[in-house]
Amino acid sequence: MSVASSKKVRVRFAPSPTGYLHVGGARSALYNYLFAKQNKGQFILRIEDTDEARSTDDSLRMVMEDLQWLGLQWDEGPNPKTLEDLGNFGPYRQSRRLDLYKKYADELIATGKAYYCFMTDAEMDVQREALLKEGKSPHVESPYAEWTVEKARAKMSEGATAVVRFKTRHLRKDYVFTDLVRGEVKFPSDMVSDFVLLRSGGMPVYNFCNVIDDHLMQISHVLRAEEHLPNTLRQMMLYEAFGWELPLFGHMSLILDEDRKKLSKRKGATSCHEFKMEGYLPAALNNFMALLGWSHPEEKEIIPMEELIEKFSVHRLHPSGAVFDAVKLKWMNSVYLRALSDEQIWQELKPFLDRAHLDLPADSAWQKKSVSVFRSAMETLAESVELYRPLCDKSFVIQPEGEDTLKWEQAKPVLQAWKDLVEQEPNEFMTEERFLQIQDLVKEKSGCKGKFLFMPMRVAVIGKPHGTELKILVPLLKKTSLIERAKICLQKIS
RNA sequence: GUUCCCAUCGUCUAGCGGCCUAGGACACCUCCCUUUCACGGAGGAUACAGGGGUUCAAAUCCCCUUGGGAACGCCA
Repeated sequence: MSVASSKKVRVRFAPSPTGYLHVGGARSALYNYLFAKQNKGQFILRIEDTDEARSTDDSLRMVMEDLQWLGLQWDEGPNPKTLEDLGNFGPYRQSRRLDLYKKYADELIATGKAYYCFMTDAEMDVQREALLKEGKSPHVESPYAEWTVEKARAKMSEGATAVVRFKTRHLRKDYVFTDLVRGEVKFPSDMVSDFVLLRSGGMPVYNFCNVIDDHLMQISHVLRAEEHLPNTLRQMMLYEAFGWELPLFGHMSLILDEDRKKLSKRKGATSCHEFKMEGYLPAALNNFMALLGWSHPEEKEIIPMEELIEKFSVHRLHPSGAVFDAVKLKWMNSVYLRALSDEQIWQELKPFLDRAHLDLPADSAWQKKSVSVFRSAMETLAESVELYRPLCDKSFVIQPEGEDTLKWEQAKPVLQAWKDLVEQEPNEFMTEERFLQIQDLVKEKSGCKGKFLFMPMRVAVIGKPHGTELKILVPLLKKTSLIERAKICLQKIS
């Protein structure tokens, strides 16, 4: 099977804007983007917004924002700011191409390849159930298929509403095409019945717009998810009816949830936006998605974007569904995170810390130092919030388990010794070594050791007896903060 | 129900007839490092769905069974 097309490479990602970008869609976009870049072709963003009930401009902006966050910039499509068309094959929003679809539908009606159908939902339901009972496919068999256009128009002039259906009953043969990832696929024509082209309101339907747009936009390769495989038959029928050349199709595997069902919005994080908010790096998400159904020729796992573009190949697309393993994504994110410098990590972290209203020192030396001690403890940016929270004075509160610890008779001498020693410190911050020395001094002065030493001290610093090591936390806290916290605890005791 | 697609460790996968007593990655287990954890390092356990063929030789090709998924819409 050959990927080579006589046409120059033009691929598209065609989402319907109904919310944030889903990871399934994001992966489709990624693969199309990689393929376009590798072949010096065009990556087109086309908006399939013919479902008026669900499509909104807000959603469109969200999808574009997610795409841009991932770095998958399109060569043609709506301008992300103004929504105006960018490119010579527009409009790129199907809702702006309605006249075009109408024109082609009229052409099919005129040549007898499509017809007006007046069936009601109730009539179709009856038919469907009857067929299902007989063990047949629940196909519509419209009695209006052989009506003349004149007769139909007359009925419409009396106020009847009609959909336009494509006539399939004469097409008795197998439709065969070579899928880029699955090889030869054969569909019997009776797999579908007369399908709708134009809804009663005149709005076109997916399978119809898709064919017209892919043809008019000179799309060379259609790389889309496997759920569209059965649609290919309808589309082939349409290409045939118009006498147009077929693009090359490649249907990639579905992304599944842990129950091996198509990943749906109902379960866990499935949109790019959610991953962004949870603190995943776009590079990590891209890398991870690329590996869901595709593999590097040398089995590499950590693959930067440039290499993805260079090594991507439809031949290495895996045909079976892939379960979305959030744990592995997290690991991959940690790899990308740890590859960053302390400064870079701080920059990434800052929005998360700000959003959690943690006010931390603005001093860059402190920031770098804090990242250097926490960097190996987090896998996502959002996890940094709980790591940094104990460092923020405002969030210091004595937890219930901390209060229990303060009731111990050893608590008072430990805290008193700790506060006195810290007060004698000359510097704003103490080093880890100095802290360890002071800890020994506290032990000496209070006569307490083991958990009776460590736990009260920890409460004096973070408000609870368990948590991050003190030798890491204390050097990041100002002397004044340490004293203030110790005082709060001491007050609690007396 | 019908049609189509799919089938290697728990998960993502390598494998395109001999290099496979099946390799890598995540997760898991053990040990080392670390006076906790994490990071890091060294090991370990775990898979060709089943049955028939074809072949000197099958995880790889063919058929059947089973299992899973998707589609069958005036959603895309």
